[in-house]
Amino acid sequence: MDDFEKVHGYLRGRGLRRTDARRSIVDGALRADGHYTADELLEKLRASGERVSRASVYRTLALLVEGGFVETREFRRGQTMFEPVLGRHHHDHLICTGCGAIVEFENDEIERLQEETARKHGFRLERHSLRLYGRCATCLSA
Amino acid sequence: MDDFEKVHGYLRGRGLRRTDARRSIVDGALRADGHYTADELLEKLRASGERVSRASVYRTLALLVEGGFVETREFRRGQTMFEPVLGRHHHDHLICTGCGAIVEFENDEIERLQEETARKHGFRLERHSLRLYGRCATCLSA
DNA sequence: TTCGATGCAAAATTTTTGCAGCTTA
DNA sequence: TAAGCTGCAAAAATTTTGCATCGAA
Repeated sequence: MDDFEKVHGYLRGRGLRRTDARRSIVDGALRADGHYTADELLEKLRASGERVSRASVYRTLALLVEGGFVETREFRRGQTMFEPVLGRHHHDHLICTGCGAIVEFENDEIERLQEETARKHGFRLERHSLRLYGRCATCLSA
Repeated sequence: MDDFEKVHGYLRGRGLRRTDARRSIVDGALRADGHYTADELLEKLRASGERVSRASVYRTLALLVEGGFVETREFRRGQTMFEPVLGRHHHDHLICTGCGAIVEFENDEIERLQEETARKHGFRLERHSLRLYGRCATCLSA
């Protein structure tokens, strides 16, 4: 079962319907590599000939986030970015404050310490958001 | 020199003026314990008789963030929260997805690994944002 | 046939900005 | 007096919602 089947299975299980708009938005949202805003996704879909509304893009992205297929990131204030995570490795982000470049990284030790910290405070950890801001090598040498 | 002197010194150094509105906003912004939105700060100031505009609250908070006296947090989408950090220990946050409780924590080992990670990718780390989301003990037992 | 879904436009939120008048240095 | 500041209201920018219509099951 591929990712798309999995998502549509999830939606069906919740009594939601398989429509053209939904299908193309899910497709675009999962297929995109990297991060995108709701508006960027809308533009991309329209550019490839899909006829969907902005409202449906927001509504469908919300469903995908709820289902855990897509995650939101707030790299910059007031602009939610989305990123597909289904079948991909969990990772966090380094953001360059100079050029805006975004680098993904994984660090199991940090993950472990987060778990430990949550437990120590009586929390059952569900998810986390870790962003490191700084200057990238290119900006530093410029 | 107390915190307020420090901030006003910083502002003076940048050729900015000491006005009534600025003084009361700086005061409210630094004195608040915990996190607040721009609007909450505005309400608090007005409740205590200060006559300031929403625009000035936003403008002054931006100055304080630039100066490193206040930091922004995005616990929930689309709502920037501010927190004074002058003279306080750096810390990160655990957020309960049930009741919204916010718990502060410090973990030097995580800090160290963040530095190391940034360096490994050629970044000079400037700041970071770490939020752990989960269920707190109270919500778990309810 | 019944609900859920869609598109559109209006509304809601949060933050920023233009501007005329006021204040500080 | 010059350069900042302020408040207000309008503008921006992003996301949500009401509603009539459409379409999937």
